[in-house]
Amino acid sequence: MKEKFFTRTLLQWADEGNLRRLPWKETKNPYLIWLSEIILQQTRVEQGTPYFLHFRKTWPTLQHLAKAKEDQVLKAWQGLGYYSRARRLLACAKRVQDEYGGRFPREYEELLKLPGIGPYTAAAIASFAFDQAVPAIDGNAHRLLARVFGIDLPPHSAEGKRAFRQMGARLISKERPADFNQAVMDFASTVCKPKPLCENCPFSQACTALLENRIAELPRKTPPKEKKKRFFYYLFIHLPFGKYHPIRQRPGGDIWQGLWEFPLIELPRPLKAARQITRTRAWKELGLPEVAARICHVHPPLKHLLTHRELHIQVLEVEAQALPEPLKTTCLITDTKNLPTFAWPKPLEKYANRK
DNA sequence: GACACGTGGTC
DNA sequence: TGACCAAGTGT
Repeated sequence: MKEKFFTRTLLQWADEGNLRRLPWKETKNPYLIWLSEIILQQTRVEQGTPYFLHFRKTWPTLQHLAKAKEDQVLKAWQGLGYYSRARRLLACAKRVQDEYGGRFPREYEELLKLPGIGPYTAAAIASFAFDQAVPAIDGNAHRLLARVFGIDLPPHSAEGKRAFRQMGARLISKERPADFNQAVMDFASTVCKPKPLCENCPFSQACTALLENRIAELPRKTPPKEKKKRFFYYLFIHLPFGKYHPIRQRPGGDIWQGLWEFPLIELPRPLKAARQITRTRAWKELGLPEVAARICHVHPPLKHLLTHRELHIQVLEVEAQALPEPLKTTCLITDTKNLPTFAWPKPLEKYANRK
């Protein structure tokens, strides 16, 4: 397929009213565009949108955000995942404030130097906010370009990155770079989806993947790496003098770094399996106090423990001997209504409100 | 280059 | 239920 045809057809598709109307598309404000791009990294639009609105309301400008405390930002990020994005968001805001006088740089290469801004995000900001003709190559672009032009390279390999970037650079409209980049993403996410709607596709007469019946093979996927499961058993310790519960801050070098959570025991396998070896030497080698077997119901989802009041009492009774050393020394006491940033996949309230 | 980093939706 | 994946970046 000719590049000119692709670009013209795609922009025509955009002009037919097919671009998605989203809160961060109504503006050329670099701060809001940057904010949306960070939030949307590896994140679905539906999931990220409420966070974007909340951030925009809480910190309407870069100057507001640059003055925020890290725990405030993490708290607002709670539930979104990839929390390093939140830290880099704040770090980037401070850098732009201090080193660029509060204005984002316009150049791709300059944007790339900022924390949390990689090749995709730098291109997105440069094009959406500053109309620079830099192709924004994300997962959507990989899918669309790989299929239409038959790019048979793993998108994340060095060779693949080069090929997609070069193709994007050849395709991008110099007159309408922002519309082009947006159209690539919106077309790929509404038509050229993982399971594409080829009958509605203006490229179907010329699409390499469709003509060669290779839709399923393009873009090339890297074999999924095996994910290790981990088994966390949280202790929701109910103290007698009010609605207070011990929590602690997670250490560095692991998931949920620096976030807050209930004290936990991590096991190498699900507790149900662990219980089967209760009487064996292996059980003792786990370093688990016997009481851990009794709190076997204390595990996520949290709704379990919130609805089993008696379990709290059991845990409390054995606390002195049962808890691992670090727990006894680092527990803080806090009201659950006033928690700092939490490591839970959802804000605590979402669990606590269940009955 | 491989890997870690989160969460929620889909089939 | 589990595998897959969705607007990537940093180490």
